[in-house]
Amino acid sequence: MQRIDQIIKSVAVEAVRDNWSVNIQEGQVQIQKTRREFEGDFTVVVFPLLRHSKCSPEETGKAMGQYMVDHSDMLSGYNVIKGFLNMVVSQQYWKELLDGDLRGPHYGFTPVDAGSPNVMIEFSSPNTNKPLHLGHIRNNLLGYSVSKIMEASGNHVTKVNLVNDRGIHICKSMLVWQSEGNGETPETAGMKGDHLVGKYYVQFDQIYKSQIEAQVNEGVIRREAEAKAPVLEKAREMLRKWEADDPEVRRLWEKMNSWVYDGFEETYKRLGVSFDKTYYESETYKLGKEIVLKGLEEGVFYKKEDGSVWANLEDEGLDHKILLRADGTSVYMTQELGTAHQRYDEYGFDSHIYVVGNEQNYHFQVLAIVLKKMGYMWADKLFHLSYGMVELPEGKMKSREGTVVDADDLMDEMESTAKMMSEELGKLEDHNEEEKDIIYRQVGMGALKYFILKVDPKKNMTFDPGESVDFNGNTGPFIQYTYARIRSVIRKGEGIPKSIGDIQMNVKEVSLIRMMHEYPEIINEASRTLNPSLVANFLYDLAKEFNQFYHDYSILSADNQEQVGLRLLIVEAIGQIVESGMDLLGIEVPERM
RNA sequence: GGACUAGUAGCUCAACUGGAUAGAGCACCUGACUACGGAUCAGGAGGUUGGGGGUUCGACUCCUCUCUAGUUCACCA
Repeated sequence: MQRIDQIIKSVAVEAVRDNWSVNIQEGQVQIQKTRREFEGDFTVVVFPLLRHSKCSPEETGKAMGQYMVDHSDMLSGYNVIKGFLNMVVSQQYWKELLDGDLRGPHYGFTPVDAGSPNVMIEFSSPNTNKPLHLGHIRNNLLGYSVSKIMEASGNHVTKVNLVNDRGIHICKSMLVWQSEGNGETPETAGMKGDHLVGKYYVQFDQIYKSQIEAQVNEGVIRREAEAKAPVLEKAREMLRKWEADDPEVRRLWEKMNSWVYDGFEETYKRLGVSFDKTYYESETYKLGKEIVLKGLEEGVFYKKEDGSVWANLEDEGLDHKILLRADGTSVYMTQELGTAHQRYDEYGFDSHIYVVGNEQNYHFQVLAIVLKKMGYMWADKLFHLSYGMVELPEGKMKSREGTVVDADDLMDEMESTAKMMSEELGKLEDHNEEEKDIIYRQVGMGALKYFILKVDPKKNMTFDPGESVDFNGNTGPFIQYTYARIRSVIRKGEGIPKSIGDIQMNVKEVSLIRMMHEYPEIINEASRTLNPSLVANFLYDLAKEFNQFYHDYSILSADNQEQVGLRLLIVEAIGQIVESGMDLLGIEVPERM
């Protein structure tokens, strides 16, 4: 069914042509939703058309409005206020939409087929030396939701994770475990593996700091003490052994990493995210070298006296960037060049999205420029979905100072809050414990996910663990509650014939259908701008509108059977959209709560 | 110092990318249940959109200057 805003645009073009003999493009017709306080569904802004009509805004609007109503069955009325032409869409159009597209299983989705664009999206990308925290949660939820949304808008999506499993950070944990751990394992400690490894990482930092202090007290300059702390030397030594494939170090490394992976797996599962493929940096970090050396050969990069390789980015207004260290080892950028190249070879993606925090904006800017300098035109297909930090009311999260919000703890807290709320209301008494736990989990996670995703990704957000995660108002549970209510009505209305009938719909009913009509555009816009918050806020508005309707009108005991049937159709359609929209955010909706 | 991003109600966030009187939630007052689920609904109060200039029919949105905060500026990933 053709979208009504499209119909209005094309009729408006005809109106301008037939009234003033001027041909304009549909893109020149400005159309928007009519504000609540005025009558109508869509508003044509007439100001830009005045130079064609050469008369007042009111006259122009009236001439167009009359023409449009006369020339389209889908438009039933108009009014003009201060240069805004408000068009009323016919009830017939809304009813056909309700009885047609809105009843389909995937309203608003664009099917994916062999010709669909190939999108690769990288997110999560954890280090293996410590557990995930709140910042990672934002990353994971964003990445997962964006991949769902892009899929819904007709892209073939591949989700990938890049695990940073090598480097000095993991050696630090390994070192302390070796000396202090007494063979402790996740089983003997009764801890998740990532937490256990994180514990030793923190211990390293404590030892490191005390060694520095001891040196400083003996009169050593702080800088020097920091660089030469014995424990850090040992960690470096371990990294060298790792690079040299020392069997003992490698075994330990594999063992401790596997603990971490088990821990991450659990956290991912709980968060409800998954990947199609996982890359490990230990397997890819050497790939970039070849590319850099090739670039050096071609004269795109240059070599300094000490042997290090650099790119000159001055013509782009940037500085010089190191690509290979003097000793020939790779840096972060080297590795990144390699993986990008490898992925393009393997998948030939039409676009590649990196979900990475905004502190790495510069890094990704440089990545694209360097690739382009080397003549890889697909550098234009790389996008950095840069998101803001999650701050706590006291300021930033700092792992060393212990002001992080641990991901697992937070999820525990959300679920127990959900449990408390629910027990107070006592609506689940006929459920067994297992069923209840599922619902607590859905609601607790729903609150957390919605809270994170409703905010525009690029903005920094503050998170108050004590207060700000609410279950009332603009929250996940509010939408879940609305869904549970809808399901309840539908269960009770089982067996009642549903049809559009030929009764007149009231403003709320029309308003609901009109909102649902926006859903496909919301999905596409969210996909285009990589912004799940559009979906989140849309669902909230829809839920709110439904609750008002629900309050003002009775569904099952409406005046007559025809009206009951119509309202059930509307309610059913809303339920489907809420369910599918929440799924795009990675949020489950419960039948009861 | 350069670059990038942001600044909207006491707090957390919107504003369809230049359109009508800048909207929600929380918190604070006031109301609404013999109900299809009150995790709801209605109302009140709360704003010089950081500040100054400019562009035009029209600016939270664009330009310019400025203030504030965050990130980053190279051999950590």
